[in-house]
Amino acid sequence: MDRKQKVMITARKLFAENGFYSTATAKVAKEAGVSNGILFHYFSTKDILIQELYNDLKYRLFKYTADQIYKGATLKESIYTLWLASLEWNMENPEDFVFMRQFENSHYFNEQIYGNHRFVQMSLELAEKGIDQGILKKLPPMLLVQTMSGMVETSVTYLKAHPENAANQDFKDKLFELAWDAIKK
Amino acid sequence: MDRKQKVMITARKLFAENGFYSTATAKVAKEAGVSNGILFHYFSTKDILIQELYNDLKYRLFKYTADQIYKGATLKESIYTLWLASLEWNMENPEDFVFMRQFENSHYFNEQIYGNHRFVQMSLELAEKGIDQGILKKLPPMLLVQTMSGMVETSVTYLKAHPENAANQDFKDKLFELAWDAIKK
Amino acid sequence: MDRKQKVMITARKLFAENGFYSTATAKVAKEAGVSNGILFHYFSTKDILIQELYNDLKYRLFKYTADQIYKGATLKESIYTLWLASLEWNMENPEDFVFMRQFENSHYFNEQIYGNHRFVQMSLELAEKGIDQGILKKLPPMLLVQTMSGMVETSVTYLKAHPENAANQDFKDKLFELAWDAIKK
Amino acid sequence: MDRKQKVMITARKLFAENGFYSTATAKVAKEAGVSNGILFHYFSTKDILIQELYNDLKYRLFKYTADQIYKGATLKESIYTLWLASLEWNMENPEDFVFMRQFENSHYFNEQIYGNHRFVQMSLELAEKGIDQGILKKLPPMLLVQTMSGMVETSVTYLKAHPENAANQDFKDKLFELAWDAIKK
DNA sequence: GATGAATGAGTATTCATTCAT
DNA sequence: CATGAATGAATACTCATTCAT
Repeated sequence: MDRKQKVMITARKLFAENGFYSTATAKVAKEAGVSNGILFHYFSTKDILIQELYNDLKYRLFKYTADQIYKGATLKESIYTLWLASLEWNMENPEDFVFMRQFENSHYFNEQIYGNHRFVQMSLELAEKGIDQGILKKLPPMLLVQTMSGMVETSVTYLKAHPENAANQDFKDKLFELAWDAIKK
Repeated sequence: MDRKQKVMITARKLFAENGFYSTATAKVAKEAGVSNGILFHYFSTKDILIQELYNDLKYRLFKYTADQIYKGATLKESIYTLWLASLEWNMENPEDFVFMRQFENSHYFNEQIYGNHRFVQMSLELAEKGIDQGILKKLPPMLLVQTMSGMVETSVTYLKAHPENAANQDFKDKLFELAWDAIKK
Repeated sequence: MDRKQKVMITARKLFAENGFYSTATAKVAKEAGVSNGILFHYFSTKDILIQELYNDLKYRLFKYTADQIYKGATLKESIYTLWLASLEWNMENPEDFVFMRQFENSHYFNEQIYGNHRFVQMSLELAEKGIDQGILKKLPPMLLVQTMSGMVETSVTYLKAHPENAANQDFKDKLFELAWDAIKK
Repeated sequence: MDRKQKVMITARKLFAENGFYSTATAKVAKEAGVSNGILFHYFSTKDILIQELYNDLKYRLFKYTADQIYKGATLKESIYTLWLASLEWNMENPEDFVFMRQFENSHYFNEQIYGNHRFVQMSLELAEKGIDQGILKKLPPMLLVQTMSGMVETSVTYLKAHPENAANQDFKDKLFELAWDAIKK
């Protein structure tokens, strides 16, 4: 694995554990087993490292979820698939989940940045289709998307605090119902 | 106004503007017009200042919302009142909103801390009643509460990015519908 | 002696020995026997420390030389006194001499900054008088002042490289002749 | 042009603009369009690059000025020619002028190094002849040479701050008079 | 010769916290 | 209580130099 990769992986881990403000670049480099200076060869500032980490995260989430939606599915099926895949991805990548929430609640973030990611664009398309077909509430698509995202986050947070439910498919279906009832017409 | 108050008000403002990590205690003291040292007389560490700020925020939110729920109301009315009051409070106190999200997504925070606040306890009671009365979904009350809170946050975030809707009562009612449909049976 | 003084004295010494670029602020603080941080309490940046050092130097040179010019002197006597006092001050304050030359040949420096110092203003007044009285060449006063200063520097540099002449009053008189012949009509 | 040349030209430019301490070798290499590593193939350390730059400068100055002194000239004519050629060379090579002053006021420099350059040796010979012929003051030749050099520097500095005089031959003659009167018997 | 990634010691500056007054 | 000078560890970032390719 190359050094840039090593830095990203280590940074993600340490940032999730202690927050990016409390994690020194030197510590990232050391734990990644690379020299102090090379970090700045790949990421010219710490901020850029943070942003690249976020972009990468959103892209991996996109790949993971997009791969699971199959062509012939109904809209509800697609939304369910997207919801479930998101939930699972966040459960399986806890460092990403923590880092993402931190990032999205920091001054690095705004709706514009959010909208640039393919994951969000894909979600918006589904929302628009659902509105057109009269299945979803007639509201701004971005609002529906953010609602769904918020509910995934709430679900993940809840499952982490109550892990006894995490493997229970019935419970997950109820979690989806919460979200679906919110947006469906 | 006493010095402690001044510090809290200034800290809230600066923390919201630049995040608590990027705001030096010395800057808070200076902008509050008090000496560097006195800050640590009232708050023995910066962390304690941050936590007190959060506790205070949650208490003010509780007071503001609790005052508006009247005795004879139906459960849905009460929940609506709580939801609307929360939304308005967050819109009217943008520094608190930013600070709260930052805090709740930091390592300072967990569900235990969350559950200690009277605002949350009040919300839990409403949720439990709703479940008992068969009005709300039969799910853990804490999950319903977090769902509602998450939807308030989504709504506030959306209204801030699209302020043209902020004064529109119709739109707000639709926002409530999103939340209500999620939790209602 | 207070800490600010200690820092200035130590900085002057180390800057003269190794140049200001090669002298770390931490080294100045350490050798001055003060903490690392306090240096920046008194001088918000290293640059400001450097500039204050220069201003202070020019002011001490002014005081030292101005004190020696007596009222009743002829113009040539006054210029001689100024020249000799400058020479002696530079010989007796070798750290200042080295620091000054370094500063005046760095990007910190230009004619405007130069002209702001009372030492220079005093020199300009003498030059103007000399021109008016027809004793000095009819040239821009600033040019005459810079010529004199340049010749003092040349003299000091020469005496340092050939210290056997430093105590020789005859030789010093010849050095003054060089300078005087240049500017006299 | 070969790589070594490119490095020297770029280094001279950047060193003049920002000083050699503030100019990274990597920046020199980049702006010269060569690789980081090759710089150290030609100049084993940054210090050596700086010194070679100075030696080269002094040699170019020597060539430029020596070429203009013609055999049959009187001593005063030769000195005038040398003075004028030096002045012009410095005016036409502003990067060299800035770099030279910086170098000569740094710890890299001393009288010994100075005396090694052919430009200085040539100047010394003229000074010695002038003393022998009873035209110049009976003072150490090195002192006369440094006086002349100092006056050229003063003149160039003055002309740069007051460029309206730079093309005025009359003014230049007066500048020469300043210098000549200083050293002539 | 030529490249440019890699090293790691070094630097200015910041900041929570302490403490003499 | 109140001040603000003082501390010193911590941090992002730089840079001369090396070296595998």
